[in-house]
Amino acid sequence: MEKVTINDIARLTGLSKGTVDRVLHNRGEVSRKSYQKVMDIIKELGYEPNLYASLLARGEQRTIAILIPFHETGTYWDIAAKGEAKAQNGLKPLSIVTRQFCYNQYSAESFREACASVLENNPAGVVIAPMFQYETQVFCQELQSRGIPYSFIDTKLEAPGYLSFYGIPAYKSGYLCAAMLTSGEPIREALIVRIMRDKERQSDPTVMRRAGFMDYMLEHSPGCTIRSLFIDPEDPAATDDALDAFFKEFPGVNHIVVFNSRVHLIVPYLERHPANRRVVGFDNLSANLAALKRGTVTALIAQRPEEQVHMAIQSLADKIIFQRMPERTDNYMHMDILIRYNAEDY
Amino acid sequence: MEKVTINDIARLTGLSKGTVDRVLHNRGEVSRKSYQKVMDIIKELGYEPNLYASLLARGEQRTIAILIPFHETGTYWDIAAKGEAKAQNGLKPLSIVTRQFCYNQYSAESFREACASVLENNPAGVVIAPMFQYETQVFCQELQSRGIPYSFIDTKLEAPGYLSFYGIPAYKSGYLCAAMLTSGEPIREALIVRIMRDKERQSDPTVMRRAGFMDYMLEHSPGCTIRSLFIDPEDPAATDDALDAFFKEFPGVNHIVVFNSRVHLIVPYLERHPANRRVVGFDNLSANLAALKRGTVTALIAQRPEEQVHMAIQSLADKIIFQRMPERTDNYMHMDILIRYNAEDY
DNA sequence: ATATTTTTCGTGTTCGGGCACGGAGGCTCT
DNA sequence: AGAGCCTCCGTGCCCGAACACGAAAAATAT
Repeated sequence: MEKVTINDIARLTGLSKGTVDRVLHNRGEVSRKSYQKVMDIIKELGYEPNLYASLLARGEQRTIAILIPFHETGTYWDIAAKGEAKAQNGLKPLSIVTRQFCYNQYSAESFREACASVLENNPAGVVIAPMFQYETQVFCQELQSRGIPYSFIDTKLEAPGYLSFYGIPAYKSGYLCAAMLTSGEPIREALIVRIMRDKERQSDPTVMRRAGFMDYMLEHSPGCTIRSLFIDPEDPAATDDALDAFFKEFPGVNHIVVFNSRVHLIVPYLERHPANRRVVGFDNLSANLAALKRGTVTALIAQRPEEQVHMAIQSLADKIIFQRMPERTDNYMHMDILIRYNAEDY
Repeated sequence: MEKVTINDIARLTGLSKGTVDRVLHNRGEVSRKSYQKVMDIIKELGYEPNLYASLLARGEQRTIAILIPFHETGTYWDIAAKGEAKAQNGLKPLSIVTRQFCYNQYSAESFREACASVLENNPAGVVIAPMFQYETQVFCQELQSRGIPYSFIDTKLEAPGYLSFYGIPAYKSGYLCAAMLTSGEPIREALIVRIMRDKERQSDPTVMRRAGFMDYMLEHSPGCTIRSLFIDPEDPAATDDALDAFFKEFPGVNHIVVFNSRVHLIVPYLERHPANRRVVGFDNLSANLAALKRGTVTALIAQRPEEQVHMAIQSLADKIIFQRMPERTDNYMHMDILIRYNAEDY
């Protein structure tokens, strides 16, 4: 039960702790014979270095970079950023620090700059919320070659050797969304409102959600006519016009779904034109929660972005501290269903 | 940006690090004047002790005791116990160890023994899932007087100076449960199945849930007749008989609710007598989840017992490491709604 | 004023490992 | 053989805090 130290090993091998240390860190300058002797004893005694002593002696603090889109308060990525604070707490005593690097989610150029900035800071690990497939892969190559571990949140990308992924399964979330919208009964018409700036570059999760949604409807509500409407999030006036035009043409539609976090943008219109609707959206932005509590929004499918960030950071920290072997894990997280009666303590 | 160490403080105060150390640990033998001088400088420089150095020098490991009911695999407390493992991970590098002490949830005597056993081990903190009001209070008195911090999970008790509480709001969970059972529409009849060994000693959360349930029904479904049925969890044969008798007498009842985690015990009967029912229960036991996926159970209200344990442990660990001032917090956690489409990744 | 106690403080060692430095021994080359 | 060079290894200090021990300073007693 006694802890075995580097000195014990030195004594037992008849070498000095300097030599043992060189062996432990593969720092060379050790004869084949001594190397073997040390390795044997280490294995025999099951030596494990004392983390505290090691970190104390080393002394520097490592930083984990968080690469996410710019975010104003109350938006999705703002919530995600709160996970950083949570993680900070537990990490500070381990001299691990986190730092955000934000990019414009509509500009690949800005993403590239953020990546460069991350590299300059020589981080010990990186958490990435990827929006640009190609650029992200290039970046990951670089991280890989520098031996910097990294994890994805939100969206998973094919990249060589990421450490972990935390997010919800996009396809299934669309499926679930449909189940909540219809509450099990077949419906006749539904409207998908797509609130996004760039029709061409829809985010991966949004597309997958729609696919899941469609499949549920095909299976459980086959006769349903599904329409869709594009809305520019930057232009509130146009929003009203678009909705107005739509409901003039199709007054019978009272099932509405939005596949990203921006359902709150159509809430003012809906409240100005009350009706008995079912409205389902995503994510627990405070604006969405408020609409949920007022009853304008029927249900929200929420992920826990703070948790995702927190866990991703944690997994990197583990890797950094313990230098455990890389062990890729995909952690699909739970999809929360929020209705007005369980939204309060969220 | 430089790290300030105990030596810096010693130098700046003109005292020695020994004295500074005495101040830091309130170990006395320091003159009023020196004490002040040190405290001032500490505040001014924002000194934070180096955890590594501290732990290295100290060397021993502290243990946090977890006091929960005995649990077979797949039961509620078994899930809770998994939170311990999660917490362990982050705590190991801090030389904090956790250890379970289990008691028979139907025997106050067994609880008392478990408490004694906890005390013998002289823990640095205790997480308590309280089932016996009086005995728990006695125990907490003792912990208090020994200066051992403790936290509650699941059920909150009035006790002097607990550090934190993690659980879901029981009343609201009953309210939510009713909303899920009725899916918003008024209903005519409902059945509460009470699966418990001892009618006299119903657990606090169960009673509160029923109250919340009743209030929802009064408000949203006032004409509803609510019946109830007692079932002994230890006697499967009697379960069938009881349900048989009930449905013979009241064949029209197709809304069923169970306020504890044991809805799975009536699932076999329900599946042998299929009907178009809505069934709502609590907690994500694997048996419950399976019934949910098969469609026998409509919805589950789940808490996250692992998280509760995890967080409670974490809060104690923070207290132990940083010796922060006691700061009581009640953390009501989110109530998860599970239906068949979001149960998979749970 | 001297002796004795108490209060207050400084010194020095320890924890386990990282790492710089330099020394001993063997090798090759003139 | 002496100079110059690797290869391999040991010594010793450092990281920042905990704590034992004993000494100086202050307070009290004789």
